Amino acid sequence: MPELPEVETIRRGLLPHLVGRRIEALTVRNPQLRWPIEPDLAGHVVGRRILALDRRGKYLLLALEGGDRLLLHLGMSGRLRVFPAGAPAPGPHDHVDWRLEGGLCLRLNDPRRFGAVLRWAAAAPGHALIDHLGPEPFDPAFTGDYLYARSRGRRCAVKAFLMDGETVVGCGNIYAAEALFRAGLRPGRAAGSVSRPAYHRLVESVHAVLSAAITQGGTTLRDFAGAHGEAGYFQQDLYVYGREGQRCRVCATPIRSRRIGQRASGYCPRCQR
DNA sequence: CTGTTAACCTGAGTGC
DNA sequence: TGCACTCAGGTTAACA
Repeated sequence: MPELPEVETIRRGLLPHLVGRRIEALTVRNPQLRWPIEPDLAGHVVGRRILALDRRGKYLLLALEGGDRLLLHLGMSGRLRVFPAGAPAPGPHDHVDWRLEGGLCLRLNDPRRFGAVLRWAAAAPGHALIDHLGPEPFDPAFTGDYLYARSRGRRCAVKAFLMDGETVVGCGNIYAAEALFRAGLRPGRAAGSVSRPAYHRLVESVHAVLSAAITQGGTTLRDFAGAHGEAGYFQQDLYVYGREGQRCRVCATPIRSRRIGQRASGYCPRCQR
């Protein structure tokens, strides 16, 4: 479900409701996510105030009083919503509730349970899931020169290279495909064969696609929703993702798709080389 | 080191 | 209706 624009949409929606509020109770109905939720998570978070809500890649980071952080990931199907006092009764896949001051309820729903709720202890210098991540796409370090240098000698597909979190964070299957379209690059091209100018175009395309998607509140294909349940609208702006067989919106050539690393990868055979 | 594949899990959609 | 099958926004672990 969520790539960087969706996670950022959720972060912005949650921000005014969470920051500064104390966690009064934690209910874990099913701890079996990607990794099990630690048995005594409540003992570590209840009574603590939420000091900040940040994002690193597709992870949300809740900074708590006392220095611990909660690391939340939504996997493929996770949703986070905040309800005012009197939240609806929990339904299927409502695995975790945080009850906050004022009766607010932050609820994690995740049918496929690929998501995660992990504690990053104050004393730990880093976290294994965060430490090796590449730059944020809007970090000044994410440049065409960086991609060019990093890709030399690499034979993997440029799309897989772009989706690798150690290259850059936040580009999942939708936005990698869309950025490659805008840069005129075929997803199956060997990363090491892409020129420096093309990587400069790709960085600009990643910026353009991600910022447009954030502005639109993300992409709602089936079930993505923001912190209050609202849909995103970027799906109207997709050029290749999920458009196999339809005509290219630039040149009218039928969009094709092939599988790259287990993922469907749409492209225009005329616009992308 | 690089690259590919299977695995985690549920639900929706399709075709017979 | 029912069954079998494929596919889905992510990421890691286990391989060659």
